[in-house]
Amino acid sequence: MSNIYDTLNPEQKKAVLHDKGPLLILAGAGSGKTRVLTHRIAYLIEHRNVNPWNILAITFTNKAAREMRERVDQIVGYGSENIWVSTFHSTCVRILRRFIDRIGYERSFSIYDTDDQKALMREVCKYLQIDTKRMPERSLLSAISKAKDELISPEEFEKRAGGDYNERKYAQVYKEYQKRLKSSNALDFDDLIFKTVELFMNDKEALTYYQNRFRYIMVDEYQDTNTAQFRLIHLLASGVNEFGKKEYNLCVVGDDDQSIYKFRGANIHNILNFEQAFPNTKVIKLEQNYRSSKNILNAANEVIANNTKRKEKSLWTDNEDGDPVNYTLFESDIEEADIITAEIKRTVENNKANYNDFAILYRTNAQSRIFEEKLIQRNIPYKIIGSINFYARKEIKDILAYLKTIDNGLDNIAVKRIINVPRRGIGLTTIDRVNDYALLNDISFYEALTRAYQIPGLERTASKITPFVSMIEGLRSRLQQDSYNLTEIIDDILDATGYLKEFEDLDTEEAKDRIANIDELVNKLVTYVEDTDEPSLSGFLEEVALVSDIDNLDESSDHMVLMTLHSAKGLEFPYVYICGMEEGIFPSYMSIHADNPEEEIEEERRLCYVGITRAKKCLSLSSAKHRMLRGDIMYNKPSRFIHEIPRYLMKVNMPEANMPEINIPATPRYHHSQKNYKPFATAEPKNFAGSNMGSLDYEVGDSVKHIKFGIGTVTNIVMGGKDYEVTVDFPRFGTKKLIASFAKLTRVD
DNA sequence: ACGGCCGAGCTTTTT
DNA sequence: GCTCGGCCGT
Repeated sequence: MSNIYDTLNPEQKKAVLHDKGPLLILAGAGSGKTRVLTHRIAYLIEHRNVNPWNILAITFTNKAAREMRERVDQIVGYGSENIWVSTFHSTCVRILRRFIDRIGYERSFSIYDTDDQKALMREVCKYLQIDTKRMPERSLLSAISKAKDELISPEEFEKRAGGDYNERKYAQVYKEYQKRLKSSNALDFDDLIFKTVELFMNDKEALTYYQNRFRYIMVDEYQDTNTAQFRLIHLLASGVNEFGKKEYNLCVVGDDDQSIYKFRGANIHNILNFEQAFPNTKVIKLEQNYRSSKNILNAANEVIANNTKRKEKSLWTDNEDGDPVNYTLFESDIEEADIITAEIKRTVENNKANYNDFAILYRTNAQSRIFEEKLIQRNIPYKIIGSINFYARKEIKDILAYLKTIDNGLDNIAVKRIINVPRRGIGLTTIDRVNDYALLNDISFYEALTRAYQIPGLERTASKITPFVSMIEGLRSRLQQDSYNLTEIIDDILDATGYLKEFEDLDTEEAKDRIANIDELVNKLVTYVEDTDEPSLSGFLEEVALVSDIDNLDESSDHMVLMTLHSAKGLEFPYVYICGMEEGIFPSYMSIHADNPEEEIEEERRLCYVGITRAKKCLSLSSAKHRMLRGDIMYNKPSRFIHEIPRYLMKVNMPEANMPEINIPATPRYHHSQKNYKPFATAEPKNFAGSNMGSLDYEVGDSVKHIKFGIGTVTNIVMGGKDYEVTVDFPRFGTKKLIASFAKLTRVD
């Protein structure tokens, strides 16, 4: 009789059948770890009589959670809906929604995203008179985030600061920031973990409740956990069984070679020292890769072998050799984007693949722009993941701020965001006055608004505030009615505020985009209401706060995807292009020039390993001899990672379109400073007339049209530091020197 | 109060 | 190159 476990290889099987006690699965890329996790869950339920209710599976992204949920549902016969499959953050939110009142917050807390954090930090800095030139908000925020990742409280931070002036200032800011979060009844992302740990440390009852509930815990991507997350898991897994004994039924899956989130506080020691933290850990290595061709996997192995600090392992595969890894050195970033998109289009049109078989990966989001241009030109369907989160768009944030205001009047940042959106004639002076009054009387900003008439100095503007308050109250009371359909709330807000009207009157492309986005938000609300047992406004806001772009990756429609290497973790594609393989781009300038370059470069190399191992069938790497970055041209050497792949695994291609060579310095160097480096600003400016370098669609001798000067003749084109300087003779206005990107000249025939 | 303009800073990665 | 915040002028 065959069963589902027969399809597993011996190591996978060992992991699945492991009984009790801590289990560390070191799973190489593509070794079927999700399969092992889901089968293990099924095994526990079916053969060990574990109640599904007692199982918790934690992932990092909603997408991973959703996938695991689906697969668990497929193989677990009965009761799979009682298994908790969720991300760290949503797990914590669920716990906190139930128990956070025990540590002094209200259960209707808001979740602040990066934008909200920045807004709050600005207020804090203003209040504490911090010189944000010397201490930028973002470094304050990142220090606080780091502290929270390490479970360092404001008090502890202050203690550690000692006499150091800067550190004390940071401590003061951290304290005030936290105080204001609390009075807004809000948590930031890091708080979600931090406060859950705090809850468990302070409330035995809550801890015991969850320890009893989660008898079996699985953690995916364990190498990316930070100290707070480790602590959380440790607490949860330290429950005792019916004999009063700790079992540590904790199963973690990870790959130290794929640890790429150190900057976010991920602590590699969590995986490297797991066996010390949990005695009697059983360790199982999954080393057979089922995803990639031999050539691709070998390339990955060769690259990662250059790292020193890693658990020794060797991935192998039974798959075919496959094609060699492609490498192309392009002339420029433009050529790179142009030729790669052309190649993709050709492959699809020759019926060799679909668009959703392709991914373009890059180190930084900024690199997506040029690809996007070319994809539009070529009419290739695509989706860019992560450049701007849907929920970070202005119009969406505005609507969400209304929803938050209705849901949690304590959320000061939300109220302040929309108090004058759309314009109500309530300006900064008024807001400051209300704010002062709120602080003085220890009430929320919204509460202060309701007493507008009592606030000194607001005689005139109070009449503008009260309609706002009654509008919010009106929406609130409507929401409370039993017959109210939650899906209507956004429309009601739009009606009550006239928010849409502003855009409709504008009638520009941008306004249309924004309206479409708002429609999309309404769709998401409708979907939420339909898919949820007991839909609520807070429930919707929570879901919205915790999704990232990658979660919305839709595999059903035929488009290719573009994303950063980080976002690509956990995904796989038949065809993968990794672009911008250049020193200074990848590995990044920051890592090369860090205080501890060795360590930082190793992290970059792991990122490279992650990228390479996304590819199943065909991997193409590329670099450009020069590219535009922040308006400057940079010359970069091909990445060291290219040199780490042995020549016999690679096919080095020549770009098909041969652009004429232009003034490439003999030794390509990486140039960071924009100020000191002007590649073409020599004593004698080089004349590029006739060269096809760059993207001007006119050259010397052409007639061009200028918006103000009319039609004229181009007499010279010069490359300045950042831009083309074009000289044009206008019959009516004389000779003008114009900056190409600014003047927007168009060729006329 | 508000719109428009200018300069600074940014870009490494994100739940 | 872009975006955001601050400043200025109405």
